[in-house]
Amino acid sequence: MASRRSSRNRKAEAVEFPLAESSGFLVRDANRAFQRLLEKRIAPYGVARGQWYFLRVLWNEDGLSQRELSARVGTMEPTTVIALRTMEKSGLIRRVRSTDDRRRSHVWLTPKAQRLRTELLTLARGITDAAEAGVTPDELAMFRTVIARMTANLDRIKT
Amino acid sequence: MASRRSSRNRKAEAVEFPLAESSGFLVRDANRAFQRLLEKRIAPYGVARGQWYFLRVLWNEDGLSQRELSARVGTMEPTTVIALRTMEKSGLIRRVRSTDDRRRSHVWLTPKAQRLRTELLTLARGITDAAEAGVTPDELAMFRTVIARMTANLDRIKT
DNA sequence: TTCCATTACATAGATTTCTAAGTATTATGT
DNA sequence: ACATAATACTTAGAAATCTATGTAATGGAA
Repeated sequence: MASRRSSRNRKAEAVEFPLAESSGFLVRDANRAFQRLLEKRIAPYGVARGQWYFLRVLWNEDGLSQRELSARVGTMEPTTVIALRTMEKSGLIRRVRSTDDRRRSHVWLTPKAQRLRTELLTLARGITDAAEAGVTPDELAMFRTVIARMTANLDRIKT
Repeated sequence: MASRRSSRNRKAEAVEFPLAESSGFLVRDANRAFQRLLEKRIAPYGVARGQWYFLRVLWNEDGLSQRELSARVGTMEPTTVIALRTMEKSGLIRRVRSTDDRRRSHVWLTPKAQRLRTELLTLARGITDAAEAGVTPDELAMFRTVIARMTANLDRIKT
């Protein structure tokens, strides 16, 4: 069987792109694995998945405006609004209008949320450690570099 | 200032876990970058993000049952039901009850969906190539190994 | 054969996320 | 000073995803 192909019959060639070679698919799978475990582990503390990343940021930088929070967490602003509304209802944060600029709302953790910090960060570290089992420090460093580069590459593309 | 700490005051120690060191956060960022670009690019073809992964699997293995599809794609069955309903409405698939076992529905691509295969796989490859720009083949191979290992590590954990 | 467990899919309701468009406040240019 | 633009947040509506539960068909054991 000749495997020679002319440009004439290119349309007949089967394009292949196995899922195992797709970085996007691999990243999606990993993301879901992380999220599913995280969700299970934080639920007993009354913290939902959508609230997690906001807590994560606020534990380091309390009192950010909603826009700053959106940027740090990487979500669109309406998503932030919805998450914060839930978090305010469940007593994790307060929103305080700025007196300087009354358009701005600053978000502050309640004592309840502050008390969760140590335990939940330790929990998060535990999940990460479990994920990284059997990965050498060198491999891990390279992994971080590569995935950050991919994100940056994609973020640069507008259309 | 002595930085010595006894076990007595461990609670006072500030637990830290910078986002840049969290594989989960890095994976989440990358996933969103992939999804956002993919969504933009496939929308002109009338294909939504939620439908993409089902097409991706069916282009390789047509006629799977819904349960098999869920397993391949990695979504829960209700998610599959919703995606397939939309896909059937927009003429991408047909669902055919098995005569052998009337509980089962097999999913078949329409000619319309089959015609999209080459163009959309090429498009997907383009996104992946863009993401992987500046990453060497060795780094890429290691990246795939590491992220697959993380997913497997996490999937093994039940609680 | 008949009952009960299993299997395959569907429904219900909640959550998280997006885009598009709206409202209130502040800054800027003439 | 006033009109216009920019900024900060909100609302509305759609889509994708999950858990929990329901329904119909099949299979197996007494």
